[in-house]
Amino acid sequence: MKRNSRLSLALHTLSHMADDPDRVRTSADIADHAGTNPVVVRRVLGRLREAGLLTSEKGHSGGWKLARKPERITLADVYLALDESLVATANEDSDPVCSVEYALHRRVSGVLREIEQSLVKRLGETTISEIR
Amino acid sequence: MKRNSRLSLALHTLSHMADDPDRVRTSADIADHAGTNPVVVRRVLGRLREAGLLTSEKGHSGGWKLARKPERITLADVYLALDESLVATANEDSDPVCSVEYALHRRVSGVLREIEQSLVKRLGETTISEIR
DNA sequence: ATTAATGCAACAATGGTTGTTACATTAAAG
DNA sequence: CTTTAATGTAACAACCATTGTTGCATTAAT
Repeated sequence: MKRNSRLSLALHTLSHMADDPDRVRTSADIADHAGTNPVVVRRVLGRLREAGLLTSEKGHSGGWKLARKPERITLADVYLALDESLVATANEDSDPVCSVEYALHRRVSGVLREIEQSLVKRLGETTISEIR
Repeated sequence: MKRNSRLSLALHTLSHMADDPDRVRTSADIADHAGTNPVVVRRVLGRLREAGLLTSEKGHSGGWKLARKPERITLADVYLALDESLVATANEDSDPVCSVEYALHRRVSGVLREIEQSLVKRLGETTISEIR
């Protein structure tokens, strides 16, 4: 696996789950299919659970399952759950050299945030059951 | 500087240049304003030059300048010049475990490519002179 | 000839991500 | 009640991309 693997892994897994929503899957199963490690899977799916997209059960015969119908989980849900922020840069805590420079900074950041928002909007138009 | 600094630095610089398109700026000047290093600036701006967005002159009184009017440089031009690929993952050269898995891989990749395209389309709707 | 710029290579430092091991906890199964 | 099989989590190593930095060749104006 390479870059952006969190989003890729998440979509991969969810899309797979959408094919048979009631089946419970272990992180080991999922890791096998995705070609990675169970701990990595739990790490990523843990975030999706925090966001209410998945449920997990501990103990014998435990595992992972969709928390709602696949038609009601959008790519935006996934993206936001992972807290990716692909476009917008984090806070730039560089010292504001001069006020003009600071204003320019703010303008650029504003544009990037705007772009990020339009990305999320686009992601909201597709559900995991529509991955074709 | 942190993550995504290439795109951020590029937009910052171009937006600044758009305010006075005929002025020639040195990488040292730009680096000062952006709070980074001249070599880093040359690295990033070099890509923009390759894409035909900027020109540079060597030697005494050389420097950087916009290659065309700021109204004719879109954020998509910048994004593509930097070869960012924020959304779409690079090729996943993992061994196709089984054919079903391979097909799923392709579907996910396809969706991500689609999202990436819509991002570029959105970026194409704003020019560097419109950074507000 | 001097000065001041880009171009580029090489390398260190940093930081984020992934992979891995280990172990505590939990719950079903026998 | 013991065993088995799962998640949850911490800790750490390995990897890799990015950034910062130094040094120097090249180029062009003065």
